[in-house]
Amino acid sequence: MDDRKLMVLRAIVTDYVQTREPVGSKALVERHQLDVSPATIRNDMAVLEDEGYLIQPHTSAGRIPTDKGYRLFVDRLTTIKPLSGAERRAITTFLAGAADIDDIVHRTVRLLAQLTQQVALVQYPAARSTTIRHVELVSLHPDRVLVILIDSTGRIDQRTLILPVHTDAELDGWRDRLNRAVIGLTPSMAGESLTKLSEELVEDPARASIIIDAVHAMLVADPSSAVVVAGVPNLTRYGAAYETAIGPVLEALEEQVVLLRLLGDAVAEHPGDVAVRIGQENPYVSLRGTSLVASGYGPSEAWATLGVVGPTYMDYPSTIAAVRAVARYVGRFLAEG
Amino acid sequence: MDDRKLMVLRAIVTDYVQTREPVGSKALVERHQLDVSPATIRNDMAVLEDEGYLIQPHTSAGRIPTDKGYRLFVDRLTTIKPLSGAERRAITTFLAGAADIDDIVHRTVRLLAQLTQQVALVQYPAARSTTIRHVELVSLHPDRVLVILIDSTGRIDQRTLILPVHTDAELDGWRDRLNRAVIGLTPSMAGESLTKLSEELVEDPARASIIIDAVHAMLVADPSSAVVVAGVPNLTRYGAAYETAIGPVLEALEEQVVLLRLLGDAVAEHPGDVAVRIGQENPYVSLRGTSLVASGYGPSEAWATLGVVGPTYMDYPSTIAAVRAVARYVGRFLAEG
DNA sequence: TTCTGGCACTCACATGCTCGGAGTGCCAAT
DNA sequence: ATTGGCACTCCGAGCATGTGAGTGCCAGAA
Repeated sequence: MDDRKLMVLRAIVTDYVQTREPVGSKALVERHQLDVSPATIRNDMAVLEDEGYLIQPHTSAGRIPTDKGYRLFVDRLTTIKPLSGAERRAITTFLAGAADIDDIVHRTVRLLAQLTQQVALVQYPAARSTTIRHVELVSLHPDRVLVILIDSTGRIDQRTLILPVHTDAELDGWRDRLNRAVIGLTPSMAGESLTKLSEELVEDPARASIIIDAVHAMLVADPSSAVVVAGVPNLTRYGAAYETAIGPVLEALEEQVVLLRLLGDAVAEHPGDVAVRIGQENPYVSLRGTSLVASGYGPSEAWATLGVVGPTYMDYPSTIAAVRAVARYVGRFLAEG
Repeated sequence: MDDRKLMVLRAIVTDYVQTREPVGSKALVERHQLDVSPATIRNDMAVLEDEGYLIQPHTSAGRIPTDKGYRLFVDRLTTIKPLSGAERRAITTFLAGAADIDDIVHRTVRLLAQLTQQVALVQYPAARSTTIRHVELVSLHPDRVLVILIDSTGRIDQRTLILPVHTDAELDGWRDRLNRAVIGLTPSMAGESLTKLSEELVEDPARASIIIDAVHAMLVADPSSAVVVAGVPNLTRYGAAYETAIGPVLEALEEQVVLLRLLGDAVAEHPGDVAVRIGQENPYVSLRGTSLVASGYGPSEAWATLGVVGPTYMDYPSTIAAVRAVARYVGRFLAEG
């Protein structure tokens, strides 16, 4: 791959991202310091098109990068654009006053949306290797009991169960019994401990199993790893052409499961760095035409993913820089915690 | 207001909602059983236009309803369309397996979006007149403590506070003290009780006030009344014309505060029934062109609002019916629950 | 070999035009 | 009060035209 051809591709990508119009040979030499004639560029562009990095929307039009072109651009041509001072400051001040994990996640997602001017996604940190801190039972109704589980990272899980005609005294008894059985244990150990507990209790085993099963289910359940979204209005910043394709993206954004897999898969391939999925590389057809820039963040015991979704013709250098910076900063923030 | 003119207005609204094209006199008499000639209808339409219920996009085009026209339609002409059997069944099955309040709210908002094919909003039930059930302190970190408040409706509120070098024993002591002070009290009474407690404690008052102030703040804080949104992709169902105006709506949907006021104001004016805000009636300029159909729901001690946002040319009879049905059903579900 | 200038060629797109048709307003007659 | 008739308006589809940006290719220069 010729050195100048790479220059040309880079120039085309940056110009196209800015103008969103096919870029021609003449405009290219004018806007960039390429010390050759348009004709030479034309030859290069023809080659790049043959190799699949560019396409022409129609004969006698300028070139547009293909997904493959963007991929090369991202892999080899990008000099990561450092954040501006204002942006750095925004990151630190934005998170400064965060109170709890909820607050951190919500602030982060809004921050990321604002920095990148795109749709931001932040997954809740999934607490691994936690221990159970407390079990609480609250009588909501003669027949309903709320079970609350608190772990050592401050995560709270809750579930309602149906327990006909219970008394406060009965709940008090269960609360003590459950707490003695699970406090300080990891979820899986707590599960075993509960199994043992249910075997010991012989009186009214049916009733006992209602409660124990519920707590057990909560222990083994996948910690609810929700994804928070912000910056959806930014989708309309990309002009009419993209707006007509907005529907599928909005649909994907409402599907938590899709988002989780999206982030998870992408980050899994690039552990420790920012992952980029461009257009067709994306496993979900409805996200053809969009790119994902994602990264893991957080300390190892509360690790999660975050990222940004936008059209393939996004400004990759800036976006990657922003995602990286936010991931690092939030990670440090969580670690200090 | 002439009886037939009302018929004409109704016919124009229903036709326009279906076709989204200006409706003319001839098409109108053909599609509806109006036993008069097009000329007569023309006269009526001219009058209706004079009175501000209709407008013509241009001189020789059919009429479309104005906001005022929709208003009259909604106020006087609507025979609420009863839900189909399938829809009734959807409502009951959708909510059947709901576990906790979180689950109920999320299922409700998705249900509403699906039934109305529009953007649905559901506010979390704000527990009024509750009593405090439990206060829990969890040490997250040598310097950080998580405070958790549980009330009698099962609502959970949490906040992190900074408490340098604390021990488990110290937290245990505080937990007992706090619980003795607030359990069973309403938030305002609990607040007073805490004030008294802080006066009694003389040893290390600075440290005491860190904890007590935090709990106090949580008690008086407006119960975090979040709004959950679903069905955003439905905004694209309304054709290209509406899609260009989608931006402002998306922005409003990201602003929790705006949504809360929107729902709250609308419902406040029509307590106990479905409220409709049409286009310009809406206080937020960015929601010009959209209508809101909202209703309160839930038992009095856990009352909240829900609703639907869509273009002014929505199908009001069906939407109103759906909102009403869902509000009633979820209300009953919460009351039983 | 690589680059360049020149040249013929190709489309998309804007402009200007016509024309049909849907829809109106008005009026005289019922 | 309603109706049929009629002249009028104006949108939008369809077509022809011209312009310009951009291309591919080739022969000659470096």
